Amino acid sequence: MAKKGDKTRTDIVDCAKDLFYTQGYERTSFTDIVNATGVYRGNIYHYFKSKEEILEAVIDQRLAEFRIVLKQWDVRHSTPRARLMAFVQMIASKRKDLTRYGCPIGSLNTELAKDQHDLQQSSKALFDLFRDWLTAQFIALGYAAEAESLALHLLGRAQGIAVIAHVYGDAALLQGEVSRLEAWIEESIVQSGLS
Amino acid sequence: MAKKGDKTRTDIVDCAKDLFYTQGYERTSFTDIVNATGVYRGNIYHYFKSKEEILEAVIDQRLAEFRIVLKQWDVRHSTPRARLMAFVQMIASKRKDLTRYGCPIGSLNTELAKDQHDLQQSSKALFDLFRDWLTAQFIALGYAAEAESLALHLLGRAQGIAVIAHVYGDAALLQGEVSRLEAWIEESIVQSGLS
DNA sequence: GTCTATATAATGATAGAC
DNA sequence: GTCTATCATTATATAGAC
Repeated sequence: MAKKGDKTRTDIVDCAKDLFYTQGYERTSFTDIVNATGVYRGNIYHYFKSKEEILEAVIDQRLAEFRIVLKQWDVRHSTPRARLMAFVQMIASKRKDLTRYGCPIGSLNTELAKDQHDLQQSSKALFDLFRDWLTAQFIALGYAAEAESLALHLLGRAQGIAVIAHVYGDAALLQGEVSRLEAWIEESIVQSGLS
Repeated sequence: MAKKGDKTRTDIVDCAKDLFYTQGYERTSFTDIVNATGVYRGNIYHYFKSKEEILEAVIDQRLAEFRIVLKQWDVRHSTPRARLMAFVQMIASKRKDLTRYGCPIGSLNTELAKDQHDLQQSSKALFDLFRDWLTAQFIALGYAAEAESLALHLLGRAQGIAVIAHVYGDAALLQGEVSRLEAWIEESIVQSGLS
């Protein structure tokens, strides 16, 4: 099923995803992508008509990957409590990359949202994905109208942890903040009366 | 006392500060600075030998400005509680810029910390400034060993709020998160036994 | 210290032979 | 679909007359 061109295309997206994350979108040049992939310059333009289009493909891939992760959590964990904890545990498990390069979603959005960048609309979808999933968990906890606000609070807490851990390159700091976040979730569950 | 050249230099730093904040450092070109200041190309190089050097001057100015703010808070507010509230209130009062361009400290650090950028060492000092001041407040509340951890927690919460409000361009969201943060400070003060 | 002209390298993007 | 050569533009940075 997988054609030849598909592999090249996938290689480009994989490499670009990594470079955009570790260096930032703006700082990553076309030449960087050429060198990292080994794909010839003109050839990349055969698959994507611009650097922006590569970024869109990268965002689409991240969206697809995260949708799979969320689906796995839904299958693996039956309670909203366990699902929220899975979200927080992801932060802990990714602590190495988070401290070195920041959050792949947050740092990209922060870069693109400057001065109404067009592409930010696409990258915002990554936040929407988690916001909606988290909202569903809080609704399951009985929060109803408050649910989205709690979801955004949790997302924000996660972002804050990533920013500070990134700036200070401190994984232990991240771990400590993750513990606080777990405690907050426990409190929220107690308050919901669904403990 | 203020010489002619000082004004030109100040103009360059002021404009660059604004551009780096609203557009990001990487996305801001030398030409952008030339156009915004009206200072001739070669003339800018008379004051700064590189774009990086302009950024260092911008960071130094931000440091100086924030030191003044912190000093004012020290004078104006006599209790650590009031000082911490002043910090949180700053977020609320800057909500318009924060939702449009993100946090000037956080977004700059996020950009520069990618892949060990040299300049991040300078921008990190902006975080250190607030971290140390906040730590002093928590020490005054009797937290001692925990103080720095609480300071970084508070800084992280502030960063998370800025990221989410920026991504969603939502000032009301920011306001709601600020309220949560105020509640958290109240709790911390109660727990410290110094209420 | 002011201003013009230009150097030099890098950028994203194309054209077109194979 | 592969590969080379190159375009046009923009980037940061300099040289040097005034």
